[in-house]
Amino acid sequence: MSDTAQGQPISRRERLKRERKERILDAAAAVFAGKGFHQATVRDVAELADVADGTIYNYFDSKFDLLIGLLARLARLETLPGELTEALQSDARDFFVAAFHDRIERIEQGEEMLRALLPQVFVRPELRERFYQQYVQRIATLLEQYLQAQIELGRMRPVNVPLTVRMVQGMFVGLLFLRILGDEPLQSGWEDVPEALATLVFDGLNPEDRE
Amino acid sequence: MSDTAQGQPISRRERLKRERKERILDAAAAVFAGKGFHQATVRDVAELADVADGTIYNYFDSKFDLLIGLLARLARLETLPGELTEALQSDARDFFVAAFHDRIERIEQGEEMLRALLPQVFVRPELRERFYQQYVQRIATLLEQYLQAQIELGRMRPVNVPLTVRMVQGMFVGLLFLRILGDEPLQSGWEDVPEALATLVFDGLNPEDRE
Amino acid sequence: MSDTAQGQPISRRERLKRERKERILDAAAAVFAGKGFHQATVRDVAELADVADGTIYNYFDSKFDLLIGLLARLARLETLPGELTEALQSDARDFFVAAFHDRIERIEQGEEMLRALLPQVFVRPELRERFYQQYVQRIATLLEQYLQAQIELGRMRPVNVPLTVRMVQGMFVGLLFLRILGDEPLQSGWEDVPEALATLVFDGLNPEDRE
Amino acid sequence: MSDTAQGQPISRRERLKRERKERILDAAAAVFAGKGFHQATVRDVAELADVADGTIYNYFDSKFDLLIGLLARLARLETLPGELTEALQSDARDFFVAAFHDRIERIEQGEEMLRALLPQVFVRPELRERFYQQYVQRIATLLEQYLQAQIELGRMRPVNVPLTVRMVQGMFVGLLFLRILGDEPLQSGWEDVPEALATLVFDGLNPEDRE
DNA sequence: TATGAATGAGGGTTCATTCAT
DNA sequence: TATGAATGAACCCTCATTCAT
Repeated sequence: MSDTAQGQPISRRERLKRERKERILDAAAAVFAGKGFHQATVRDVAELADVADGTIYNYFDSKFDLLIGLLARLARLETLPGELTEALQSDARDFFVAAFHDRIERIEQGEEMLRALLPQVFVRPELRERFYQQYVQRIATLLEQYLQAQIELGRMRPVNVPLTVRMVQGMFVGLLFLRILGDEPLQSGWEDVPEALATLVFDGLNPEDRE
Repeated sequence: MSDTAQGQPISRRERLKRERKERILDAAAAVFAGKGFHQATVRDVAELADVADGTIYNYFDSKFDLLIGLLARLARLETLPGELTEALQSDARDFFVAAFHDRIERIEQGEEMLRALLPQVFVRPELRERFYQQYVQRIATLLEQYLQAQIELGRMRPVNVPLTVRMVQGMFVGLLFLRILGDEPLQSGWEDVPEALATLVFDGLNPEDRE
Repeated sequence: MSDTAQGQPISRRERLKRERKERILDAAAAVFAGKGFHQATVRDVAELADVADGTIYNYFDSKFDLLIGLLARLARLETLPGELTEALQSDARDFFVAAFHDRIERIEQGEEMLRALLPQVFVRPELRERFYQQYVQRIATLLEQYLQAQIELGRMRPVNVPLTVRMVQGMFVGLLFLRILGDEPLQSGWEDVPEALATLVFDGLNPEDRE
Repeated sequence: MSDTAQGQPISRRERLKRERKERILDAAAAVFAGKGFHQATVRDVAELADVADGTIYNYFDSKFDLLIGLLARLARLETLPGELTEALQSDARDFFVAAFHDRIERIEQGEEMLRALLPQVFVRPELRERFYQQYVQRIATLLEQYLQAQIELGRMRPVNVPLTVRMVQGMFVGLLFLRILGDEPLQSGWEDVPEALATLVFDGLNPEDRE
C-alpha cells in the first residue's frame, strides 16, 4: 500500500540517505585533500557536509572508513574496458592518444580524491591493498593483454611487457604527483600531455620496420 | 683522514653528537617508513635510536623537523651533475642507461626515507616546496638543458621538452610508488628496469633519420 | 476477573500498551543485569524488546527511569505481611523457616532485576532512597514489631532488636551478593539455605531456658 | 657508584612516584565512591589528586585499571590469618567478638573503597573474579577450617559448614550495604554491632549440651 | 647534555535524547 | 503512536613537548 510502484521503492527516505552519504564523501575528499587526513578533524568534515559530528558515524564506521568510501567511489569512475576492446582494431597510436586523454581527464576529476587518498595509501596496508587491486592491478592486466596482442600482430616492438606496462602506469601516477607538487610547466602544459605522452611512449613501441 | 685534518677540535664530543643525530634520523626513517609519520610516536623513534624522548629535542625542534632532517639527508645522496656533464659527450643511449641505473639504485637506497617522506610531502606545504626544489626542479632543469642540447645537435627527435622531462621524472616517482604498493612483477624485474626504461624512453626520442 | 470488571474501555489498545511496557521492562532487566546499566545502551534494550529506540521514550522519561520502573515492579513482588501476621501465632521457628523459604524464592525470582538495580542503588541517591524505603525499611519495621512481640512473650531471647533485624536482612542481601559473585558452595547448596539459616539465626534467638 | 647505599636505592624519585600513585588512588576512591564510577570522570580524579589528566595514565592503564588498583590496595588491608590461628585456642566466643570487631573496623576503613568498587564488581567479570578470590574465597576457606575444627572439638553445634560460613560472610557485606543505604538504626548502633553479631551468631552455634 | 615524568590540549567516538515523518 | 536518523555534548585517552633533576 505504501509502495505499490515497487520499481523505485522507499524513494524519499532512501534517496535522502544516499545524497547525504555523497555529501559527506564530498566533504571528506575536500577536507582531506586540503589539510591531509590527520590534520583534518571529523568535525571539519561534518561542518563542510553540514551535518552533526555524530551523523557521520551513521554512514561510516570510523574516520578511516571515509577513506575506504572514497576509494570505492573512485573505483566507480573507472570503466575504459569498453573502449579498450573496441579500440583494439583501430590504429594503435590513435587509441593511445584517446586512452591517455581519458586517463588524464580522470586524474583531473579524481584529483581531489586522490590527494586525499594517496598519502594514506602509502601508510595503511589495508588501503594499500585495496588501492592496488582496484586501481592498479586490474588496469595492468588489461594493458598487458593489449600490449601482448599488439606485439604478436607485429604492430609493436617486442618489449618486456610487464615492466613496460608498469612504466606507463607509473608515469600517470608520477605526473599526478608532480601536479600536486605544483610544478608550473606541467600545469600550464597539461592539455598537451596526451600528445606528448603518445609521442614519447608510442613511438618507442613502434616496430623497427615502421620507418 | 677526514677527522685529523679538520682543525682538531671536532673530536669525541662533536663526533658523538653527529653520530647520535644520524642515529636518530636512521630511527626516524625506519619508524616513519614502517608506520607512517602520524602513526609513529616520538617515543617510537627515541626507543629505536636508544635515546630518551627528550633527547630528540636537543637535536631537532619538533617531530616535524625530523622530516626536514630526512629531506636534507636525502639531498646529500644527490650528485649526478658531475657524471651528467661529462657524459654529455658520449653516446646518448649509453648515457641514459647509466643514468637510469644510477637513479634506480638511489631509489633503492633512499626508499625507506622516501616512504617516510612522501606521504607528508603531499600534505605539508613547507615540505612540498623544499622537496620540489631540492629533488625535482634542480634535476628537471638539468635534464631540460641536456635534452634541448641533444635536440639541437640533431641527436634526438624534437619534442616538447618540459613535458617530456616531467614524464621521465614522473616515471621514477611512479615506479617507486608501484614498488611501495608491493607490485610483484616490478619487484621481481627490478634489475631489468633500466634497460626497459631506456628502450621505452630513448628509442622514442630518436630522430627518425637514425635508422 | 481483573480485566472484565474494570469498566470495559481498557480493551485492546490499553492492553497492548501495558504489554509493551512490560516487554520493555523485561528487556531492561535482562540487558542491565547482563552488562550493567552503563554498559547497556538504550538501543540494546529497544532491540531486545523489539521496538524502536524512540518508542521507549513514549513509556519512560529517560534511561534512568527504566530503573525506577524496575524498582516499582520489584515492589509488586513483595507481600508477606499477610502470612506474617497470621503466622504470628504459630511456632516461631516454623514461621521463620517458612518466611526464609519465601524470601529465598523471591530472591531467585527477582535476581535479574536486582542485578540490574543494585549497582545503581549504590550510586544514585534517588534510587537509593526509594529502594531503602520500599525494600528495606518497610520489612524492617515489620520484623522489629514481630521480634519485639516474641521477646515480650518470652519466646525469644532479649536482644538488640533493631540491630538484629538489620543483620537478618543484611544476610539476605549478602547471600544474594555472594550468589552473584558466583560462589560455588552457595549455588549448589541453595535449597538448604532456609534450614541452615533458621538453625543459625533462630537457635541463637532462643531463650536459654527453652532447652 | 650512584647508589652505594643499596638498602633504599633511588629513594627520592622512587618515593615520589609511589606517593603520587597513592594520591591518585585516594582520589579515585573518593571520587568513585561519591558519584559512582561512570558518573566520575578521569578529570575529576586528576583534579582531586592534583595532577594532570595524562599523568594518571603514567600510573594506570585505563580508568578501569584504577579499580583494579583499589582492589589490590584493599587486599593489602587484609590480614586476620595471624590472629585467627593463634586465637584458635582461646574461648570461641571471645574470639568471635574480637574477629567481628576487626571486620567491622576494616569495613569502616575500607568503606570508601568498597563503595567505589562494589557497584562495578557486580558488573565487570574481571573485577568480580578478582574480588571473589581475594576477598571472599580466601576468608571463606579459613572460616570453614576453623568452624570444622570447633565442631570436631565439640565446641560448636554441628551445622552445614559451607553455608553457615557464607551466611556470616554475607552478613558483613549486607551490613555494609545497609550502611551505604543510610539506614539510621544501623549507623547509630554501629559500635554495638560486634556484640549483637556475636550474640546472634555464636549462641546459635552452641552445642546443645552447653546449658 | 641526557633523562623521562608531567603536562594538557585535542580529537575520535559513543549514545541518550529529540523530532520529522 | 511508532519509527529510526540526526543531533551534539561529553569523555577517555594519546602523545608532542617541556623541564626539573
